[in-house]
Amino acid sequence: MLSPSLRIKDTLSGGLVEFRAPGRMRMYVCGLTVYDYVHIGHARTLLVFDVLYRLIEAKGFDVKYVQNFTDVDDKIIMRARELGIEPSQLAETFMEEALRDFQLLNLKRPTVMPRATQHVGDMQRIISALVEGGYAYVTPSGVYYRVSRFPEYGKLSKKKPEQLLAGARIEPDPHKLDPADFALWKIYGDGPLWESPWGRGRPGWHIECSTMIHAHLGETIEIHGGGADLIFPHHENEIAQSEAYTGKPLSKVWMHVGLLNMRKEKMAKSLGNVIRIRDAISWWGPNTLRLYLLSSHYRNPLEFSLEGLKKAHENWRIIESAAHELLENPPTSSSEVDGAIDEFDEALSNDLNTPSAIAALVKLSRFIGRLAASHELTGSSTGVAKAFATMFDIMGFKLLEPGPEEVQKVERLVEMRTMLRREGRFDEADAVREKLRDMGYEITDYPDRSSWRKVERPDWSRTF
RNA sequence: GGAGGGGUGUCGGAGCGGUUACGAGCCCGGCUGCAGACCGGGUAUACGUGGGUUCGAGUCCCACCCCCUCCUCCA
Repeated sequence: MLSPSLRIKDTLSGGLVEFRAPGRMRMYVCGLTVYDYVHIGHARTLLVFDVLYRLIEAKGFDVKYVQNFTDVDDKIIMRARELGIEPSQLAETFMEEALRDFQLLNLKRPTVMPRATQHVGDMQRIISALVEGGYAYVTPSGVYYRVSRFPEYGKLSKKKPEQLLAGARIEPDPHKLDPADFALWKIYGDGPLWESPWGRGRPGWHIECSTMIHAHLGETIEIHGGGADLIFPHHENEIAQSEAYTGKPLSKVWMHVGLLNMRKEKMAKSLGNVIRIRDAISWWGPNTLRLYLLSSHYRNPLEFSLEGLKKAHENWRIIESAAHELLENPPTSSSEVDGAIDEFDEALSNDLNTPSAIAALVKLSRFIGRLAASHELTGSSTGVAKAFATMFDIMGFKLLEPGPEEVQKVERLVEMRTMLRREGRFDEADAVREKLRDMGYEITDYPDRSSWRKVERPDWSRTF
């Protein structure tokens, strides 16, 4: 049904790289540092890779998707200190909160979600090797990567080594031989500490990803991704470490998701312009939020707007309605049609063009709506239903499900309304309908019956 | 200052050498007890600015203007 290939744009080379199934697809995405709630800027990146994950699996690749948690870090330690709790406890708490949000977003669970603290030994082995190879040096304050030893340093972010110190924001550690060198291991007196050949301390940030990729996926992976703000220094440093260590390219493709802006600035906790995922979902609904964040191409910056969210919701209603129609009146004819899915597949296979893919899904949804309106859906092709289901699933949508205790209540109200209508007591019937709507249920009247559906009902009263 | 990504109709947002993107909005109509949802029809003379290449350019080339991100916290 889907074509076996796809092309992805690579930040490093600037060109498109083609992959063809069957084949291995090892994908690593830099995940979260768990010291606070996850916001919708993070959600954008995670959703992009979620769709990619679903797509390549549907295309028949042998996929292994690794997404890490950074659970030891200065921010975690500082935050924990403020709260008077153990850093590990803080990390644990926010990791659980993040996983809850991921579920609300209907993110398909990655194959492995390793944590930095589970790999400190592995990190030390790589650091030792880098020191032995002359790529790193030991000082009283820690172990540093010698950037000048890696001639290709700067190839990802297109930076020349000599301009790297120009904008340095912090005072370089006096033990560094070059301000551009970065820490692999830092020696500390307190906080969470690990023994090491170079003294008690903690790993640097970048080494964890190099290590976890090596441990879970191998020397060269197919896709490495993250937010655009990770290109430098994080991914640049990962390349330096990993490629010095293995002598092989770290990834065939580097994928970077454009940042979500809020009031012309990127959404960031330090700027105080964040919206938490769980708040966004409770206000606007998981599918509307997902559709909105995927309605612009992943590489473009996205300026948050309520207007855009409303448009996304209009499109979601069309899709949602088609999904319900298919559930209520499944097609039975066995003839096959596959026009829409080709358009969808073509869009996603061309550097994950989700806006075009959504357009294809909306178009198919309207087609289904048209069949339903003329009572021709049941007799139509099962191919239509199959194509719709495939597209719906790859986009990661999920219809809202009523709680089991709600079903009875809703059905009772629907029945009550039907009786009132039959008796011509329309004002009272309308009041019941209004009540159901407030509960998140929508009624569709047919000549012979009324059906009900749980639908997303965004709350637009919030302004930003 | 350096690097990267953008500027498309009323709005969101694709397209990147030659066909309607797709939605929303607005107008008319259908369905309906009425709404909602859904459906049909109509409505958009758009491509940051100035040059150039071409039979033909949002789509390629050259300048310029504006916006965002990154330049060691960052998805």
